[in-house]
Amino acid sequence: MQKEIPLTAVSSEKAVDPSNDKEFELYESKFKALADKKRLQIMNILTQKGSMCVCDLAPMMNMTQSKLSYHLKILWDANILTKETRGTWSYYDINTEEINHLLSHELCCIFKPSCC
Amino acid sequence: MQKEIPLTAVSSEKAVDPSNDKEFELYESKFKALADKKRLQIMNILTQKGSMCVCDLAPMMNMTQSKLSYHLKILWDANILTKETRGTWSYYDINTEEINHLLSHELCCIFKPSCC
DNA sequence: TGAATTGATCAAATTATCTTGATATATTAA
DNA sequence: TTAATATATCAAGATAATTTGATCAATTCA
Repeated sequence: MQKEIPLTAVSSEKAVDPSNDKEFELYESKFKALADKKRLQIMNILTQKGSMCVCDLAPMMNMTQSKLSYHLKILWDANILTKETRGTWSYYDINTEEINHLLSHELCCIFKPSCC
Repeated sequence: MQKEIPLTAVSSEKAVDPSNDKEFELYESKFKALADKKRLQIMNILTQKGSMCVCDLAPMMNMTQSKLSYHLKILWDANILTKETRGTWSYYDINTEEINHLLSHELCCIFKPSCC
């Protein structure tokens, strides 16, 4: 039974192509952002209602401000949401371009404005 | 600052539509399966090489059998991989239909056989 | 100006996921 | 039939993600 050994010690035949490594890391982070029911609900609301500030989204999500900001940051960091600050308000919205790049047309219908 | 309260106590205006709840849970589980670099690498190898047994995949992934089986099960549970048992071997492969349903055409090129 | 609101962030507690080594069952090969 | 191989699964420990309540800075409103 083989133990894990450093990539450098593995023949080039056997090793996973390291050129894709950064790409996989990128998609890992994006799918991690999508891998949460609450965050999918946030996306769905923004898809239907459009740009929204935290204080309006919080009661719709039935979430405390702190928790909601935590989840919004994860989606924003993954470039799945855009954010626009006006005064003391932060308006978040779906980043349609990113969604289109990631998800199938079918899923776009759930998470992308004016798709279907 | 609003505390979280049970959905039943929230007006229908404010509450998240519960009819989508099961759907979001489903996608959550699928994106969770995708949200791991090692699992994306597994998918990429299967995309390129086609159906493969655990004992052939293990050295390519530079992973112990136990760990690899753990990750394969997660992908299989999410219906992202198919599994065919022949004797004592288990052959895993990409479930192209599911991948197409989830991911954009661009991503299919990375994770879907003969796409681009 | 002073009080209230908005939203980001922090630390601690909780919960979920991943890794590891061991074991068990089934099958194949000698 | 015995030994070796293939794979799944388990329990324990290690890591990572989430929740909670508090605090802070920057507005906005009265």
